[in-house]
Formats: sequence, C-alpha cells, structure tokens
Amino acid sequence: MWHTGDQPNGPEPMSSLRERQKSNRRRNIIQAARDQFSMYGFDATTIEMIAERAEVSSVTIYNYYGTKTGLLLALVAESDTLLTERIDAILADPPDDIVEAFALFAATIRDHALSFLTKPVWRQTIAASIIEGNSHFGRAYARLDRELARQLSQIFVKLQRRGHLTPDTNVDVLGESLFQLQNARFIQFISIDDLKSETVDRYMREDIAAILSASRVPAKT
Amino acid sequence: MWHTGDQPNGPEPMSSLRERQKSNRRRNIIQAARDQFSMYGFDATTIEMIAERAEVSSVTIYNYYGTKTGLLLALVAESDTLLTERIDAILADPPDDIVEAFALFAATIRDHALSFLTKPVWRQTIAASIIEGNSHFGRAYARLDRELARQLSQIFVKLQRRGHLTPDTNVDVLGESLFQLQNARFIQFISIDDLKSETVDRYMREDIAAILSASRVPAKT
DNA sequence: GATATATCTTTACTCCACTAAAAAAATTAA
DNA sequence: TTAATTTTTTTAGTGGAGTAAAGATATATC
Repeated sequence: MWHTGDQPNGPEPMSSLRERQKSNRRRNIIQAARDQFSMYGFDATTIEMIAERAEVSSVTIYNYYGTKTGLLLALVAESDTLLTERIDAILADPPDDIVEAFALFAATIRDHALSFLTKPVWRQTIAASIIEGNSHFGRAYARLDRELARQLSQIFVKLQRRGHLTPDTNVDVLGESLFQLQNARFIQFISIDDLKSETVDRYMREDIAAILSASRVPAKT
Repeated sequence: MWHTGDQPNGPEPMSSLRERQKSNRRRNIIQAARDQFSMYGFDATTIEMIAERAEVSSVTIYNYYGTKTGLLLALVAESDTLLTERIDAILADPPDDIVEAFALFAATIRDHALSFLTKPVWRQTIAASIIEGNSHFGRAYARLDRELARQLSQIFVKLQRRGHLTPDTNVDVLGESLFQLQNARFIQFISIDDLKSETVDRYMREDIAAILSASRVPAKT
C-alpha cells in the first residue's frame, strides 16, 4: 500500500510491520475510547461504537484490553507520564510555604485529571481501579499512585532541607499520609459534579493547616 | 398459608397489614442479598437467585431497589445504626492518648465492616457509592460518612478538654481531615485481600504520629 | 359480603458485555 | 511466487440486568 521507507534517525529501533500495525491499532482504540467516553459517558458508550470509530472489530478490542473497564484503565494509565513530568517540574523548585506546596501539588493533579477526562468518567475509573485492583491494568493505576506519593515526600524533604519544616518532622511518612489525604479529597472532588476546584483547594489548605496546628500535650510522668 | 397472629406488644404502633408485608419483604430481600453476596460474591449473584431465596419475584426487587447496586447500597445503609452506636460507646470515654483514640476509632470501623460483608463485596460497595453518589441510596451512604467524621471530631474535642491536645489545635477541622485519611486507609484495606487489619493499624498510627510531629518553621520577617 | 384499589407475578422483551470458533485477510519466510 | 503463520473479522451465540404491560391476587373500603 504505502512504502515503509527507512527512518534513519527514528528514536525507536523500529520493529516489524506487524508490531507497528498493532501499536497503531492500540493508539486508535485508546483515542476513540477517550473521545466516546468523554462525549457520551462510560455506560452509554458501547464497545461497538468505539470499534467503529477506531476502524477495528469489537472482538479486536476485547483481544487487546479484555474488558470495557480494562480499556478505561489502560486509557488512564497512558496519561501517567505527562502527570509525573508536571509534578517533577514542581519538585525542581517548590514554593517555600508548605501549605502552598501541598496545594499546588493537589491542584496540578486535579487540573491534569479534568483536562483528560470528565468527572463522570473519572468516577468510573476510580470505581474500576478499586474493583479490579489486582488485574493487570488495575496495577498500572496503583503504580502511578505510589510514584505520586514518593514525589510528594520528595517535596517535603526539600522544604525541610531549606529549613521550612522542623528537623524532627518525619517527612517520609508525612508525604505518604498527606498523599492519602489528597487522594480522598480528589475522590470527593470528582464525586460531586458542581464542586469547584477552588472549594477543594480551600478544604485542602484547611486540612494541612489543621494538621500543622495539631500537637500533643506530653503526659506527665 | 400460615396465620399472621397478633403481636400484642410489638414495639411499633404497627401500621396496616400491607405496610407490614412490605417491610417484611424488604427484610427478606436484604437478608437474602447479604447471604448470597457473601457466599458467591456480587457479580456471581443474580437478582433471580436473591428473589428465589427471598420468595419474591425479581421484578419486585427492581421495584423496591431499582438496581442491583442500589440493593447493595441499601443493604449497607442498614448497618449504619449499629456502627454509629459502637462509635458512640468510644466517644463516651475515649483513650487519653490521641494515637490510641484514633487507632481505636479506625479499628472499630474496620471490624464492623468485616463482620458484615467480605472484602470483595465491600469493594463493590465503595465503587457503587462513588458512581451513584447522587442517587437515593448513594446519599444514604454519604450521610453515614458525615456522621462518622463528626463523631471523630467530638473525640478530639474531648481529648482537648482533658488537656491532651494543645488549645490551639483546630480539632473540628482535624477531625474531618483525619476522617478522610482514615477513609483512604480503609479503602486500601479492603482493596487488598491479604492486607491484615494489624498492618493497616500500624500504618494509621504512623500517619497520625507523623502528623503530630509535623510543624512549620515560621518565616522570618 | 361485594367492589375498588394497591401490589405482586408472569410473560415477553431489549440491550449490551463478553465468548468461541470458523472464515478471511495480510504478513512473513521460503 | 508460494506456503506457512499470525492476526483480524465474521458469525452466532450465552447470560444477565433492566423494563413494560397484562393478568392474578390479596388487602382495604363500603
């Protein structure tokens, strides 16, 4: 049909024609799925619709992704690299104030999420990741979470080095704990259609402010 | 078939026969659903199976609960009163140590959950509550969450009054924030089949310890 | 006791996710 | 160019959630 042509300086070693066809199909399916899910929602989109738009048969989609939710999770896993890169940019030079740093971290995740999929589709995604946490694509999603938690810890390490957090603050665990908190607020955010990003932002600042205000009165001996 | 019999000292003023029949059917359906879900899991249980066990037709179940997940959420909402009562018992006299109080709060929720349904069914429940957060039964579930958060705040208020938390600790927000954290850890707990309660208990203690250790270095003016 | 009314069951149906296997097409290897 | 191999499509199905409406039955009302 069209000649393959050598690609002298292509970044990849360039695999066989079959491999290229496959990754093209993958790309088309993912793209079609994202379009249709965003346009009609998860339930109202049928595999048949996606197949038609991607110009493959529905059985091919099942061969590639197993189930409809498998396709959804694969789709989200694709956006990983973009997000972790954005967070890395923050990590390079985080705001000095811990409240600001945490709020920026959370806002970056929220904005990225909404630019990629609608809230209703995100609800399906979170739900699927909870149910299929042990499946292949479920694990890919969990991996992103762990990476993000690690990055938040790194931000706190940096702030502590700069002298904005007391030396006895356990930044490693704090990063993991606050990431969990962020996650809970994110779920809350996508669970309510008319909950504005700014409102969640305020909640999150209140959260961390309350946490920084908390301290124990040592027991008398 | 079998006579209904008067119930001379029934606790309720006892409405008409039709009303009683309805609430009996509700009870039977909920009971049957819980049994079947626990035994075979959510997906492998069909509405037909539940209907048979509850001795009603499947259409009746749809009339009562709308959807299969609606039935699941209704089922869970039923266990509400029991849980809030148990937490109230803690509230009456919480441990003096904040770490212990928080750990006990979380453990009570976990234990209650597992005594009621299996982890796989809980995964479906959480997933359903995220997807159908705006439906009738989804809201009932959300209401429980708000009540629990309030109760945790109350525990902290009590500890502060007893002088175990510094007066400038914002206990209201702290209760809400730590409840969100607890919720995230609970989801993690039910998401992984062989994650032991004791392990999550340790995580949770680490969380709150790190939070209490965290404090900001004031910026120089 | 007869009639009106509410409620449940039966029946017949649609829709869609998902599967198995045969048939068709294209790529690779010779 | 032909044969072997891989992969996709076609076809034909299953199963279960959910629905609409007619018919059956029990409760409430008079």
